[in-house]
Amino acid sequence: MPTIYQVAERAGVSLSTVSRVLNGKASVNKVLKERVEKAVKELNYRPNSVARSLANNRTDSIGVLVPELNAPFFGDLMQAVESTLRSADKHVIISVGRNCLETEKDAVEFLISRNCDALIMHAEALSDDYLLELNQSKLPVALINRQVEALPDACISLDNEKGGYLATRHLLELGHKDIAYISGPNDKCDANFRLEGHKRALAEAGLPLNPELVFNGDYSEEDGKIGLLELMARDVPFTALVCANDWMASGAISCARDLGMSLPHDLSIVGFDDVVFAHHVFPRLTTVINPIAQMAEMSAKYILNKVYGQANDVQHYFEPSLVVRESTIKHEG
Amino acid sequence: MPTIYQVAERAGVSLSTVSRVLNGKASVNKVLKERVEKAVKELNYRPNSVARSLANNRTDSIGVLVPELNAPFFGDLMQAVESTLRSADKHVIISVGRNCLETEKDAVEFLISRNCDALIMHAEALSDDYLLELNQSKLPVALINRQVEALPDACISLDNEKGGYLATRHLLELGHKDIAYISGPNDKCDANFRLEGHKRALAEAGLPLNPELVFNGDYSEEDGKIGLLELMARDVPFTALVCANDWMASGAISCARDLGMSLPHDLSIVGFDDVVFAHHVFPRLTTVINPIAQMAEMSAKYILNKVYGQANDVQHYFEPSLVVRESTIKHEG
DNA sequence: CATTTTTTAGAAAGCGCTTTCTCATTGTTT
DNA sequence: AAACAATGAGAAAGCGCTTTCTAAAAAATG
Repeated sequence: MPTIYQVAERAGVSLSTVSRVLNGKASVNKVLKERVEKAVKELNYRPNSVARSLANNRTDSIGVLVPELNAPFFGDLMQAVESTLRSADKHVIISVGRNCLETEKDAVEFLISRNCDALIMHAEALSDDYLLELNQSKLPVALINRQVEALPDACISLDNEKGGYLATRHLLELGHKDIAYISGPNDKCDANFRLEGHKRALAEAGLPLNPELVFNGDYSEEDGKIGLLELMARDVPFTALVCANDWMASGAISCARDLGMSLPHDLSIVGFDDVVFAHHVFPRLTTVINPIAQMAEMSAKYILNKVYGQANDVQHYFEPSLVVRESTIKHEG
Repeated sequence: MPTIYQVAERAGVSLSTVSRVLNGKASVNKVLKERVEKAVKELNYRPNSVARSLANNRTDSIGVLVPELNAPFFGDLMQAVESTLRSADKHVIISVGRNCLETEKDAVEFLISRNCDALIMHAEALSDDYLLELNQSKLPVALINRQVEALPDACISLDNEKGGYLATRHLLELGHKDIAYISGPNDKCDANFRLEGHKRALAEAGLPLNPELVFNGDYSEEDGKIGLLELMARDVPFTALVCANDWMASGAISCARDLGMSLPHDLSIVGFDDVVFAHHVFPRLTTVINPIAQMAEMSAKYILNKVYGQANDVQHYFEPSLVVRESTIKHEG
């Protein structure tokens, strides 16, 4: 590997001049510049990024923390972040947090020890205070799917309330009146907002919320099954079901089928997120589209602005929308 | 951020001594050692990984190249690689190749410019020669799902032929005699091996291969649909279908349903890979399990051995197995 | 006890780059 | 043509660490 010295020697200039040509910050005599460029080409010189990082205290790397890598949702997120950052010649260091406080902290420590210039996180367990402190300790942070009061700029989030509202209103419009709801864990604010939206839609239609028709799940496929079973056991009739994410919807669907129900006639089901398999389930799932890829891209752009002086437009708040497929049908009655 | 100098000063020793304590390579007087450790703790000192990398010409980072991030298969791969490497305190730099020669080369260049210590790749477009050259140019490489003659050690691969064989034999055992096949692109050797396995199973059962029952797809969901349509148009009856991956199987399934067929009665379908949505489709897909997570883990361990002197057992060849779900059924006839 | 061998600590030289500081060269102004 | 301001190039310091080299102290040997 040639170094900047060899380039300087071959071009017959000092290494400062080579550096200037390479970085294009200061002006350099045209002749010398060409000589340097020639030497660079001839030696096939590539600057050593480590040395560069040491000298200018910047690694051009962004740490990304996600709960897991092998879920479609986070795959979409990663894909968007990687491609946005990559096209700005930054690189992504990934780290997984498994939705657990200890692991998330570890992961962040790890990324810090790697001298990342910034962090993009989908952190579920870390406290607001921790994130705040992190951001203040000189390490800029972008937060996906999270609202931290003290860091409004850093947050990129979805109007979950509206999503919940859209799901339920859709069912209402189809004539359903008895709508069950399987929610996400109530320590997650997105889950709470989605439920709020459901309530608002109901209220708007002048319908009361029957607590018997709400099951508190944990976003897992398994809890979709359990939830449906439990709801049916409560013996309050319902003709439609909103699930706070697609995994639970999928669980509910297969459970319903195992129960011998015919979908969507016996039960209309709406999911949330529109992950990749939403159209693989049968019947294809009507669901709320979570624009995670755009949100992820935005988080990357925010960092590009904040740390590398770019000037992208960044949108902090995203609106979900509904995609109607075959898992919901008009209520006849 | 405190530096090693401050630690040395506070401990009243030279920075060489601090370095020795930190790296534990040379022996250090117990008293001094304790003083250093105390100073480290008091200052909350963390070595600067960039400076360290520059000094010892090692970044503790491994570049990972995958075709895409937002597909379950590669999510599984990444997850396994990341966790294996992370527990050895190495970090993962990801880069996507989109299954395209140019992009893959770019991605590799990018990873090289980042001074990765090694590369783990699921490269589809890069030529054997290129990979060979890469590996020889001092940058160790691990190859997932690929067989490069000249680099037997670096390859971690699956017995695709056996997978194809298992799929077809399963159908044969269920009494099917007319078995169609939607293959992957024939410039990919895994696709070819899978097809070979299909042929062997047929031959073993004394059945001829009818070329009319083979459709050449490209692994996409869309080609699953197109393939089924095309096969049916050829008017050679078949009661079962093997698809060279789950995406095509899923496409075929929804197409069959759109055609009004009742699955699995009218058509038994087998997939390949067992990606996450294989049990979301309806009927749940009988498929060949591709142990991609284990393979990925193995590739990471191989690198850990090769570059960082660890001594893990590494297995280079993996066997697929069949998981029978509800998309296949006995042929009555 | 003198001498050799082994341990152990510090000084200093890198690793490959960026950047400030200095000074020479050119161009501009009166 | 003299005085000044720009401009551009090189020298050198520094980023924070590892590691070799050297030398002193400790231990082992005769």
